[in-house]
Amino acid sequence: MEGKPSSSGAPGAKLPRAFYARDTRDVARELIGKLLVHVEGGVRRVARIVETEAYHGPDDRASHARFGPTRRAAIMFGPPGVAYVYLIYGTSHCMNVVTGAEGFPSAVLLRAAEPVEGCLHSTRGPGNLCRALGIRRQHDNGRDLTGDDLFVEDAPPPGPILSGRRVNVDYAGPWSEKPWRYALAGSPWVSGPRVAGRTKPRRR
DNA sequence: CCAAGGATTGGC
DNA sequence: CCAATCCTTGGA
Repeated sequence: MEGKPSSSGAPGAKLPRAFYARDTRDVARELIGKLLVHVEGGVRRVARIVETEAYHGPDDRASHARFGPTRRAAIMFGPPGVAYVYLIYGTSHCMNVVTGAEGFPSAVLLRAAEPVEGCLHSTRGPGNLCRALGIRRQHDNGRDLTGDDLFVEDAPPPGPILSGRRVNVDYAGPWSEKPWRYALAGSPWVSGPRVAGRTKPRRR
């Protein structure tokens, strides 16, 4: 799970599994600007991703995988290119894309997007984004993102990308300080606190 | 089995 | 600031 170009090909093309089968943080950064598509009952709902967070590896104390492959988190240990959707606080659904090599628990939380087509609600915030696109745990958890119902389309490169601490993971101690939140600079659709700084050109 | 708490949101 | 609301997890 290394290297690989930033975009897989032509805008409008569905991202292939190989896109997801790389380092979580690279996938999180490169998902910015791409189009999340949910098709249900012939209705197409689309939003442009503007904010993500990486949850990376078995030692990441902020990750749902921190307790190992439990019933909920097992999907993070599975093959990449699959949706991980869970219910938080009994009120909001959150969608991730599973990344990295099978057996290495990692995923990218989709935190916010810009509405493009058919959105039912605000797409600002992870719970709102799912609600806007009709994505929910019982319906979409475990869904293969190379299928025709829920996937991400390639798109032209976005503007500058910022990175900073992840949101609401203070319980994770030092891991809460990892700069694994990514956002499109200047987008009014980015949720939560302001993102700290610009991403460094090539280092991590 | 039970208690605790959460990768959030919206209202006061 | 705080409660909603239910699923997940760890511990007794």
